[in-house]
Formats: sequence, structure tokens, C-alpha cells
Amino acid sequence: MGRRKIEIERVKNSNTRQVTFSKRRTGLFKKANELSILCGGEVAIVVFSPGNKPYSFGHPGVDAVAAKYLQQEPKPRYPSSDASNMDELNLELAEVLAQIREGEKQAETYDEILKQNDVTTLSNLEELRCAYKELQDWIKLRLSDIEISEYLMFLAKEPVVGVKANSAEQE
Amino acid sequence: MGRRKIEIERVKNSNTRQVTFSKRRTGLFKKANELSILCGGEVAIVVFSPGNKPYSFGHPGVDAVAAKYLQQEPKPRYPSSDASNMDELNLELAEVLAQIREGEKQAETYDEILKQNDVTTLSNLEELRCAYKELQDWIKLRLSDIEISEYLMFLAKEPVVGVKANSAEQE
DNA sequence: AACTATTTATAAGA
DNA sequence: TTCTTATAAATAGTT
Repeated sequence: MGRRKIEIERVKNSNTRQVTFSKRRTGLFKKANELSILCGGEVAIVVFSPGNKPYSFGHPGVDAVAAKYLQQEPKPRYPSSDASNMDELNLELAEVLAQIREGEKQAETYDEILKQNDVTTLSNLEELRCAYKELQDWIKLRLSDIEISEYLMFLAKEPVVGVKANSAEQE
Repeated sequence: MGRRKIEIERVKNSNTRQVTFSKRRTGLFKKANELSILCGGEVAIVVFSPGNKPYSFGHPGVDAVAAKYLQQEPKPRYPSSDASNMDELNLELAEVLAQIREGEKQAETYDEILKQNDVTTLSNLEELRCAYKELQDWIKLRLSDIEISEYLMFLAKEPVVGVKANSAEQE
């Protein structure tokens, strides 16, 4: 998207990396803003620069996004923790862990393939690579769901932490 | 950026809006991914579709970035609950997340090995198998870390973390 | 889900 | 650093 095509890999030169970060962060926030306006969706972004400086963007704000997320959940989840609610949580947690275990079994299957050393052709290797990729994607998906709920829990608990207005983009 | 220039304003047609959302969300996440790789930065995005479905992207993970973001906030941010305890929790959580991050990098390394299709000898295969096994162990470790962090959430007396099953990913 | 005509983002250069 | 511009990439409308 510039004078030359670049590989997506860590930019070696520190200075160039900083410049790239600034440009692309601007672009990312612009895209996020457009998305929220075009589709009426809510968006929150937090990003750290190579120099570890935090930048954030949110429409209409991270806390609002969190509130919406929590609202859409069908089950009441925030009463003073009584027994029945705890049971409910445990059930949900058990569900997820069951899924995780299921995935582990899948992983073991792939491992079995690897243990049979008769994988010699490239086509087999490619097949293997795909299976591996699928596994990774599955894990990411699973983790992503867990992470989002943890993240939003943080935010819900913390009304003070909003997303700063995205002015002063300088670094 | 398409057949015609469009104004940045709410897309009126519901169907078109949904399509636009899907396309642009994909683009946004791709950009975020590129940014994190090119610049080694950390990125987290939470976005809601017009149909109110949540999507998230995080490198190394949404909660990891969020925790880092929250941690460096200097101001007291837990007015009602015990501040020192909450800070302690945050620190513990951050530690776990740091370990997770480390493991993710390791996983990426293994993935790189697999992507290079020039693995042809049996010795290489054996090496590959070991790498894969290590990855599996790492995954198990990581999953137990997640359980720990959820447990920490419990200890924080927080409204319980609801983990949402991620079925029906279609939108 | 694919396909392109265009618009938009941006890498390198000034 | 900020602006410019050639080029790569994203995407709006179409099939």
C-alpha cells in the first residue's frame, strides 16, 4: 500500500518502526471510527506503541460497550453471589472446560498422526499443517471468548476507566 | 475504496449495513494484526455488530492488553472496594498474562516451522513431533492459567465471570 | 461468496 | 517531522 510492497514482519529499524506505528495507528482508528458510524456498531480499541505508550479509541466509550455486552446476556449474573447463581456460573464454566477438553482430544489425534513416522510426502505434511492451523484457530477462538468476558468484567467493574478521546495522536 | 465513494454516515439499508460491517470488521482486524506484527505493539479491539453480536481481537490477548492498560493508570480506580487488594489482584493477573504471552510467542515459532514446507526428512519430522508435543504441554499449562485467573476473579468477589459459549459464529 | 472498478491507505522519498 | 506521490490494499456495488 505504498511505494513498495512490504512483508508483514517486525520492522527492523527502530525509527522506521515508530513511523510505521504512527501512520498505521492513525489509519486503524480512522477505520474504527468509520465502522462505528457506518454500521452503528460500538467499538473499543486499546493499543500500545513500540515505546509502550498507550493509545485508545472508543465509540461511544469502552464502558458503554461493556455495559451493552453485559446487558445482552440472558442470565442475571451480578446479584450478591448466592448459591444458585454460583451453581449457574459453575455450570457455564464447566461447559467451557468441557469444550476445551474436547479440543485437547482433537489435539491428541493430531499428535498420533505425528507419532506414526510414516508421514513422508509433502502432501501429508501440508495436510498436517492444515490440521495444526485448525487447532490453533480453535484455541484462539476459545481463548478469545474467555478473554473478552474477563476484559469486559474488568471494565464493568471500573466505570472510571473510560477510553480517552483520541486527540493528541502525537508520540 | 469501492465502485463508488460513499459518505461516512449510517448505512440505511439493513442488509447492506450488515454486509458492510462484516467486510470492514475483517479489514479492521487484519489491520490490527498487521500493526501488532510490524511494530511489536499490543492491540485489543472489541466491536459489536449491528445485530449486537460481540467480536474481539487481541494481540497477545484482549485481557492482557486491557490489564496492562489499566495497570499503568496512576489514579485510584476502585473507590468502593478495597484498593490494595484489587491492585494485588491486578498484579497477579498481569503475571499470569505475561506467562501466557510468552507461551504464545513460542507457539508462533512452532507454527513457523510447520509453515516452512521443506520438512522432508524423518529426523525433521521427529523434531516437529517434539515441537508439537511441547506446544500441547504449553496449551495445557496455559489453560490452567486461565482457570487460575478466573479463580482470582472469584476471590476478587467480583460478580462472577460469565463465560459465554461461542456457538453461532455466523453473522 | 466472488469479482473489479475505484477509492483509500501508506512506504518511500523530499 | 510533515508533505508528496507512486503503488499496494481495501472495499462498494455488482453478479
